[in-house]
Amino acid sequence: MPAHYPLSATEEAVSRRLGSIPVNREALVAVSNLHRAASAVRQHLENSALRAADLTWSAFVVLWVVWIWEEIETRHTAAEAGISKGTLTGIIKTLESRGLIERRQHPDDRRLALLRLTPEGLALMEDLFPAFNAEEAFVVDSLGGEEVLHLADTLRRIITHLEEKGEVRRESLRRDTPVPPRRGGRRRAT
Amino acid sequence: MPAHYPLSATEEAVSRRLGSIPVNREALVAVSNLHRAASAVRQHLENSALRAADLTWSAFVVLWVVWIWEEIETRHTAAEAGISKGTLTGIIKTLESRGLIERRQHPDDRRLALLRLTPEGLALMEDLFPAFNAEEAFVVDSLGGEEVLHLADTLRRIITHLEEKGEVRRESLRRDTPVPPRRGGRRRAT
DNA sequence: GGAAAATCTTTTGCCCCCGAACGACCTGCA
DNA sequence: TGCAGGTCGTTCGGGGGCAAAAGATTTTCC
Repeated sequence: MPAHYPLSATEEAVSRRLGSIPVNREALVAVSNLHRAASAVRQHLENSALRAADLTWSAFVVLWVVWIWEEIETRHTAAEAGISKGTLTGIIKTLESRGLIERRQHPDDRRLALLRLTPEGLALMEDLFPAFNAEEAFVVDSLGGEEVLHLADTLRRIITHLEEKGEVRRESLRRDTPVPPRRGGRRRAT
Repeated sequence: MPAHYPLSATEEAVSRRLGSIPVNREALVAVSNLHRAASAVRQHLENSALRAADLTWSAFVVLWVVWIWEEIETRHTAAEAGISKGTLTGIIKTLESRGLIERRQHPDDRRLALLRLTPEGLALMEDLFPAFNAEEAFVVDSLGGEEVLHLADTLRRIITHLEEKGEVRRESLRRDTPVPPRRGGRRRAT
């Protein structure tokens, strides 16, 4: 999905509009490209390797995590997959109904739930993963080997930085200007 | 949202599971980090700068595009924002109801719709953008100036590569194994 | 031993996201 | 001039996404 306007025209429009406003342009472009790239990559993987199995990106990521760990608690699955627990509940429901994943209660702590792949799920992943990985390789095809490593490392530093300093930063911003909580969330029972 | 298991443990689990399967590990890590980074960045921006205005990421991106171009057709807005036209319809509805955006018919072609910011929308963006950009800067804080430029360039190459070669690639995969279309989409009327 | 606090999963409400179908509109060609 | 074929925005169905509330269970502390 190419953007409609050439990059040069966009640059020009941005300059016209932001003329008097000081901007960190490098950060702007980096963040913008980060999201464009992530969504283009996701789109490609969903429309190539994942299409044959009729899986969404998120469903695949969950299957991958459970596959790798053989048996894993749902809370850890959510953390590893990078989604909230509430979201995970829905995905599990779908994967369970398709017979790819199984849930059982933790023997010692009944609050916990454990996940593992069914034999069908296992067979699917063994078949699907190589195709998926081949598309991941295609995605970074235009980069040199060195550059792929460097990219991964740069991104990892961004992730770590936000994990370590993000909360403090947001906290201090909130001290300056108290802000309303994000909308949404369950309504209190009447 | 740090992952639960240390990276080293994950690496080990992956090795155990994929022992016999050949893997392009560099591509795997790069793609994985790309998505983790994009979602961490988005999360940070939504919970810092965008929180005060009660805007989601997508709503902000749409406002940004319309702001930059002053007046723009909806189809171009969707392309620039990187979302489908169906998604855009919903976001516009929200922004219109909040009085931030206006829609009018194209004078020469009644199929087209034109978007522009209301005075309130304009005031909001002039106020919000500097704060947003400051958080973009924070996000890449841990990188050197050179590295930010290099990151943007690397990501741009991935985007371009997928725009130019992605369709052909998916096409040729489909020739090998015909696949069902993605689920979802409106049902044909009875 | 029992109530309060902590911890987990699920539910709920609001939003985003895509793609196919649809109706309104425009255009080219017979 | 009239209609076939294309384009546009919207609608609709199926899913994902979060935060807060709720319900179930375990732990802590008197």
